[in-house]
This record gives sequence, structure tokens and C-alpha cells, in this order.
Amino acid sequence: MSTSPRYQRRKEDRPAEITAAAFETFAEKGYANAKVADVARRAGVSKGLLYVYFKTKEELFKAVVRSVVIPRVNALTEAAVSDAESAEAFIRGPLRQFMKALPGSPIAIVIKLMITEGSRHPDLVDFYWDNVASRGLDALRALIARGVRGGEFRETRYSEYPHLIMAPAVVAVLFELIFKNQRVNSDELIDSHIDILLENLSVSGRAET
Amino acid sequence: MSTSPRYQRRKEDRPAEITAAAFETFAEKGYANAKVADVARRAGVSKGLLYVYFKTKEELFKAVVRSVVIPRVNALTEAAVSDAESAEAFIRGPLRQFMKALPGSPIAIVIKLMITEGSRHPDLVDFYWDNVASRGLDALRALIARGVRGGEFRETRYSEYPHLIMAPAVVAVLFELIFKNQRVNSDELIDSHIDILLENLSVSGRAET
Amino acid sequence: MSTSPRYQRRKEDRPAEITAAAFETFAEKGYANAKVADVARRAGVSKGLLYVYFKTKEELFKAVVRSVVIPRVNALTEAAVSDAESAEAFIRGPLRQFMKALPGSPIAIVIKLMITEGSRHPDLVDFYWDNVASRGLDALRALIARGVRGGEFRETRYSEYPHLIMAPAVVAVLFELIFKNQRVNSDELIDSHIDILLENLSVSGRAET
Amino acid sequence: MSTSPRYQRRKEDRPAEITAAAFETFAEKGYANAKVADVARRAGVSKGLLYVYFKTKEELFKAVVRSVVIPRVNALTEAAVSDAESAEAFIRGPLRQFMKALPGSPIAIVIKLMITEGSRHPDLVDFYWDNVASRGLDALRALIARGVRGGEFRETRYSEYPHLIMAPAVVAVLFELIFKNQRVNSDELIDSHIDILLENLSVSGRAET
DNA sequence: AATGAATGAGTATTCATTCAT
DNA sequence: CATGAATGAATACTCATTCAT
Repeated sequence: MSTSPRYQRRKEDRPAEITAAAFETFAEKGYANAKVADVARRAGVSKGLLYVYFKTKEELFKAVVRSVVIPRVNALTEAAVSDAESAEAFIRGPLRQFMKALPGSPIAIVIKLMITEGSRHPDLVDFYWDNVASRGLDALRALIARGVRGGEFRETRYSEYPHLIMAPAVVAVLFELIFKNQRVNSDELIDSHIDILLENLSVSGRAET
Repeated sequence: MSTSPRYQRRKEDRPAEITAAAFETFAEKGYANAKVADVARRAGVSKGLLYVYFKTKEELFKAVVRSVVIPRVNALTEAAVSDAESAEAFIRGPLRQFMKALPGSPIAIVIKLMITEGSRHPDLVDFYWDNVASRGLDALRALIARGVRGGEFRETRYSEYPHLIMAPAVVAVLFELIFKNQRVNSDELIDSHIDILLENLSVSGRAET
Repeated sequence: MSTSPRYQRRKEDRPAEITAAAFETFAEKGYANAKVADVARRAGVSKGLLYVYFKTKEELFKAVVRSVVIPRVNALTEAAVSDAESAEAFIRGPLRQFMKALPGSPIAIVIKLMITEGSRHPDLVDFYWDNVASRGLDALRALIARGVRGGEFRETRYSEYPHLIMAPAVVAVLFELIFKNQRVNSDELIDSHIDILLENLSVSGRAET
Repeated sequence: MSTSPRYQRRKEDRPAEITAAAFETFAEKGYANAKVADVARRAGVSKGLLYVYFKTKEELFKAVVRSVVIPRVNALTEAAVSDAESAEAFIRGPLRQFMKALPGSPIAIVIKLMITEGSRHPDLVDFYWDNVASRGLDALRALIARGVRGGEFRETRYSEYPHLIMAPAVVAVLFELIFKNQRVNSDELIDSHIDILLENLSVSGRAET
């Protein structure tokens, strides 16, 4: 009920609040069309304060990518290499869920931003490769290796190109980015892919479907 | 006495020359960072004349997308439904070539532009769906159907989701857009995919590989 | 009576018009307090056009210094070395006039700007030394030498330090810059100096005054 | 356990510490380019505290000028009128030293600041005239009068325009401000001037040099 | 038809100043 | 007394678009 105080004095939270607001703004508008003033307004701070924490719009952008990416990659990659469940169970469970969630996740936005602005920020691209793409592919490779080692899977090209495992999720991401998923049922797409994938990996050969 | 132009441009060529220059500029810089003056300079015309043909930068952008997309979709889709070669031969031949070429083709650039600017141009997105994505998927579906009809292929989920056939090419496109293909060998990726795909489609079951 | 046309199309004159306006603005406000928008308004052009001719405010500043300085140094230095009149006559005539005019001349403004902004523009300082200070001192040295050669003057320290000849004019400039000449009668100051100077240079020794 | 400050500043010293820091900052950057935050940091206080003592940046500037100027004018002017040494000895000794020291002294900086910012602070200009320029000129006039009275000097224009006595020092100051004295040997310039000056003032007429 | 000079709205960034703590 | 987080007005610079020639 009271008018919000002019000064909030929340030093520790500010950077996170600002990157969160910036993420939303970049997600909606893209980098070039996002106004620093919008970000500040959305974060509930003045432009001046934003510039205290981030020296330029570019710095802010890089901080956003890092802040979005880092906390999200660990969970899945760690689960992939744990022995808590069989490789197939992991693929049918957590991995499928991850792939279905991908188009609506912040990662999709980051992919968009990397496509748009990557060429102007090679260091960010490297960062993204090292911390997301590369680690994700390694985790998938380790997952397949575990399945093969455990007698669940046969040897396949997927070991070499785990990209093929994620490819349909990438399609789903693109459809989301371009068509806002008006044009494909991502969940069914992923389900179909998982079926095909496991049939292919399975040592027991083709199920009679 | 007068410095006559190298060759006298004919009025009819101008729009095409301008969209070609615009495509190159958008490809290099992205929409927001492409300057109209750059496009005009590259096309060898004045800004004023460019504005005679395209009333705004947006108009120009839409014209570019249309001009790039339309001539490129027909060849493949027509070949896909012809009976000149078996479905498998088509997949191993023209389709594989198309997928390998995709990351370096103008379509990749258009995909990038659709991701970046699509939300501001819903009509373009519709146009892109109608003329590229939708037609491409239909052609793939027809191809699979032909294979099934001809006894080459068994029934699979690919009929329902031909997206899965193109998915690795989409991954390759994304890697090109983000990493300039420093990070994956697209050709081998596609080859591996085609092998897996045909093994899956084949009625004769798994090769002993 | 007619409203002034929106476009004037005077390409050749623009840079000079703009530097003239910029000179006035810098003179009044100093570099830091001069707004580019003020300069443009005073020049009767838009900010955008100003930036067509001068890529930054700094560029504009340098152009101003050059445009003010160059045309003004030649007249005097050339006269100093001509034999049209005796050295003493030159000092009593043109040189005295020049010194009296200095505080109110654009050179005084340029001196002010060099003091204020010189440290941020070492190349301008060099330019100023090469084209104004150094050339002026050389001309004075040549003048003294001519007087000595012609038997008008005796050998004095002024040959080595012609700065001493100009020093009172420099005082007058400083008084103008700081006190707007509310505090000293520059003309009488210069007259007194010229008298002392010529008495000193004269071979015939001290007049009985 | 607590990191106690190196020494406990006493409240009374603060304004002086701040003006000292401000002087250094203004000297290095000029008024417009000096940041209040820099001054505070250099003074070892917070911006907030600085604003307790000086309500605006302008106030601070005026305080700086006053604090620099006042303590420095007294010594010389008092010595000039004392009878401790002959007028000529005073000129050859203390006055010459003062003139040689001027370009490197805080007064030079204050002159620069007066030139740059004077027009925005007429009261400061008046203060500077009353406390520095005017008093200095009076002291020089008194010095000449003492020499004349004591039979050392003849009557000259210097009585009326003691500015002429200081003029070469002013030149030296300007050269320092603009060229950082890369371009003139100030000491020799002053020595030459003093020789000429005393030859001129001397009742005994021209030395045979 | 063709030009490019001219415009001005729009935006990132800075910094003197305030005030809750 | 002391702090420094927070503010926002001010300003250099850009670029799509127009229009006199």
C-alpha cells in the first residue's frame, strides 16, 4: 500500500535481478531491439544503476548468457553419467523430458541469441561451446558408452555423433523459435524419435513394433 | 567525355540486383546491423533509387526472403516425387547432397533471418511455412510413401514425422550459424544419419554392419 | 518572406559554415560545454549533416583549430621578412598592430582551446607549434637579424629569445581571456613595450626620453 | 581485528584534504573532466562526505582556487616591499626565482582554470584579481618605486605597466600549459629577460655587454 | 529515372547529486 | 558523522527515410 521506496539498497541481489530482466527483454526483442532503458525498467532500477553493474550493453548480454547457461547444464549431464538407472531408462525418462522441455526453456532463447549475436562475440561462442554444447555431447557419449558397457546397447554411429540423439530436439527448438510451435507437436516428435532411437540402439534387434 | 557506366543497367533488373545485394548484406550483418546505404552501395544504386523499388527496409527484407526461398524449393521437392530412381537411391543421392549443402546454402541464412526477425513479420513466417517447410515435409512424406508402396521401406514413424529425416541437417545448419562449423564435420554427420535412417526404413531389417 | 527551404543543397560551403559555427560555439563555451546540437543549430544544419562532414566532435574541434590558424599566420610572417620597410618601421607599424589586435583575435580563442584541450590532443599541439608558434618565432628572429644586418639594431638577447618580443602581447591575451580586458589597457601596454623594445635594440643607445 | 585507518583523520582537516585532492584532480583533468568521485577517492572520503563540505562541484572548485591562491601570494609581495635588500638584488634574487618557478607552480594551474572556467564564475575572477593579479602588480610597482627612490633605477614605463616585468614569466607559463615546456628553456628565457630589464632600469645606462 | 544531401527521432552512456542506512 | 547505492537529466552519435535537384 505504501509507495515503493525510492531507494531499495539491495546490492547483492541487483546483478541477478538485472540479468533476469535483461534475459526476458533479450528473449522478447532480440539483442539489437532490446533497449537498455527497458531492461532497467523491468528490473525496477534506474539506467544509471544498471551501468554500475554492467559497463556496457554487451557486458550485460554476456552476463545474461552466462547466468542462464551455467546453472542449467549441470543437472542433466550429471544424471546422464550416474548409475542410478539403466541407460535406456535414462533416455526414456530424464533425457526425454529434457528434450521435450528444451523448446520452451531459456536454452532455446540463448540459442537464438547465439545465432543472432554470436558473430559479434566470439568469446561467447567459445564459452557456449565449452560449457553447453561440448559438455552435453560428452555426456551423451558417456551415456551410450555406459549402455554398451552394460550390455544394453550395441555399437552404433551414435557414439561418434551423439548430435543425432539431440537433433530432433534441435528441430523442435527451431520450430518454436520460428513458428512458436504452431506447426509441430514437439512432444510427439520427441516420442517418435526416442522409439526409433532405442530400437536402433537395442541389442535385441527390432521389436515387432 | 562523360564517364559512362560500365554497362547500362536495364530497369527490369534493378529489383533483382537490389535484393541480391540485400541478401548478401543481411547474411553478413543480420537485419538490424545491415545498413540500407550498404545495400544500395553494393547494388550499385543510390539510396533514393532503392527506395523507389522498396518503400521501407522491411519491404526490402521481405522481398529478399521471398526471392531467396522461391527458386530453391522446387527442384528438390519435384525430384522427390518422381519415379526416376528408387526411394533409397534418392535418399542416398540427391537428398543426401541437399542435406550436406544446406548449412552453406542461402536457406541457412534465411533460417537465421526467420529466427531473428520472424516475430516482427508473421506474414513472412507464414510464407516461409507454406513455401518451404510445409512443402519440404510433404515431399518427404510422399517419398517415404513411395518407398513403402514400392516395397523398399517398412512402415515407420518417419511417415508421420518426416522432420526426423531432416533433423540432422538442421543441427548442421545451427552449428554453421553459431560455430561456423568449426565444431562438427557436417558431411560425416549426415552420412551417419543416412545410414541409420536407411537401416531403419529397410524391410530387410538390420544389416550385420 | 518565403519559409526557408528544408533542403539547401550547398555541399561545398557546408564544412566551412560548420567550422565557423563551431569556432563561435567553442569560443563561447569551451570544448566540453559546447554541444554538438548548438553548433549544428548555429550553422543552420541538422546534427546528422554535421556528422556527415565531421565524424566526431573531436574531428570537428581539430578542423576548427586548423581552419582558424592556417589563414592567419601567413600574412604577418611574410611581411616580417620582406624588405619593403625598415625593421624598426615594421615593429612600430604592422607588428604593433598585430600585437594590439591579438587579444581580440581568433588566435586568442585558439590559445585558450589549446590550453584547455591540448593535453587530450597532442597532435593538435604539434600542429599548433609547427604552424603558429614556431613560425612566428622564426619570423621575429629573421626580423631582428635583418635589423642587425642593416645596421638598425645592435646584437641583443632578443635574437635568441624572440619570445620576449611577444611576451606583452601574451599578457594581453591572458588578461582578455580571464578579465575580458576590464583590468588592463592593452593598447598602452603594447605601446610602452614597443618603446622599451626599440630603445633596447637601437644602436644609438638610450634616447634621453 | 578491525582494519583501522592508517591515521585517524580529524574532522577539521577534511576540507583541506578534499581541496588538496580536488586541486590535483582539476590540475590533471581540467574542471569538466574531473569527476567528483575521483576527488573523493583521492581524498580518501566518500562522495557523500564530500558533499557535506561542498554543496556542489562548483563550490568545491571555488574553494580550491581560494585555498591555492591565498597562501601563495603573501610571501613574495611582502618581500618585495621590505628594505632588507636592494631593489636590484631583489629582482636578481627572489623575483627571478619566483618567475622561474611559476610555470611549475600551482599558480600556473590556477591560471589555466581561470581561463577555462572563469567566464562561468565572475566572482572567482574578481577574487583572483583582487588577491593575486592586482596585489602582485602593486608589489612590483612598489618595488620599482623603491628602486627609483633609492637612486638605483631611473624612471621608466615599467612603473606604469609592471605587467611588462612579469610578461616573460607569463609566456613561460603558457608554454608549460600548452607544450609542457618541450619547446622553450624557461630558465634562460627568464635570465635573458632579467638582464634586459635591469639594463633598462639602471641609471648608469647600458652596460657594454 | 536517379542522386545523395539533408533530416531528426531514437539510444547507449556518463556523472553530479541525493538519501536510506 | 559517514557511506555508496541509487537516480535521471543530459548528450554524442546513428541511420532509415525524404526530396530538391
